[in-house]
Amino acid sequence: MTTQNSGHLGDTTETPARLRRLPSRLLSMAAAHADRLIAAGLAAEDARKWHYAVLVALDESGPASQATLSRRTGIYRSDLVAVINELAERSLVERAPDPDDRRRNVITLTDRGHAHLARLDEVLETLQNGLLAPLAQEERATLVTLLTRLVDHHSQAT
Amino acid sequence: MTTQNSGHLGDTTETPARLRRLPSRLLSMAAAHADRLIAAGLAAEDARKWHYAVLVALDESGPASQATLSRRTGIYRSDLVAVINELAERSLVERAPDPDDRRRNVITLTDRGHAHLARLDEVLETLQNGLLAPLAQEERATLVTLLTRLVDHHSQAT
DNA sequence: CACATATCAGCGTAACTGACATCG
DNA sequence: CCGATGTCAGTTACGCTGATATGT
Repeated sequence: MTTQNSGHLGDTTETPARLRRLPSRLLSMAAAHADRLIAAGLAAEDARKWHYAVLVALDESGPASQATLSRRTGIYRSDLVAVINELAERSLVERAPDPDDRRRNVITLTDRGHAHLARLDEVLETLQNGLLAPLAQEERATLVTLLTRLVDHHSQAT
Repeated sequence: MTTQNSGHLGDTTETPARLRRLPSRLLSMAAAHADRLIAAGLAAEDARKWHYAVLVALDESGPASQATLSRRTGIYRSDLVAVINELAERSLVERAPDPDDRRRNVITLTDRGHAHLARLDEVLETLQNGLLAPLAQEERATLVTLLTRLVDHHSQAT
């Protein structure tokens, strides 16, 4: 027989109840799973979640400098550089120096960027539904409400 | 005036609604915040969350090999090595070769480990309360239920 | 031989810090 | 001089893969 247990060791394979019930752990696991789902779905469109965040920010509030985009999306301005590079490579945004303030780059959504964003909106809608599949509609709303309260409460404390 | 906006740029600093409402994003942000809270609280006890996971696993199901602990906690076998090293350095666990199967190490909780775990249980209780502070008791239970459903559903699909 | 175990080395991403040159 | 901006370098942690030596 392969690898028989010697008997004096607890060989339980299940996660202890104390761990399973920890809210912080549940949050981590749910978030990790959500991230994998979203990342995989977006990768199929040659996109990542930061791409989406930037495109949405540009779409909702118009052209902006990288520093402004950083504030709108929560992406660090140092990391934003690479994201804008990728979006520009794909011709989804344009990066041009701001004539009125030569420190700045003005980032603008292109037509292709608009189209791509529309596509990503659809994809994300589907992905979110997949993620929340085990919950009824009302429960989904409840979850969103509770999470929003948590997030708001602690970003306010900042 | 410092850094005045030239006027043709949307300088809104707020996160777009489409992003704020995304369930996957809410999960990520809530989890990130939870992680910071827990990590900081445990650091004050010279511990990390994986320490707690291993100690709990040992406490609930008894001495085990590293492979078994990996299965119980979800920590990868390769990463577990370092965790056990840290716990052993602090004399919270003992690592001894298993005489009945010489591939294995038997990891055992020491008395200090037990005491430390008791302390961590208290600390975590407090931290979870802090994390869930913005929610009423009933809402906390609801959140845990919903998250558990999400996590279970997708770990079952594995 | 196939499989399990412990270990090490390494990768990709996310979140974050520090420094720097440029410009207002 | 102070502060904002874009950029680069680098750190830490995490989740995960691959290889290897040893043993069943």
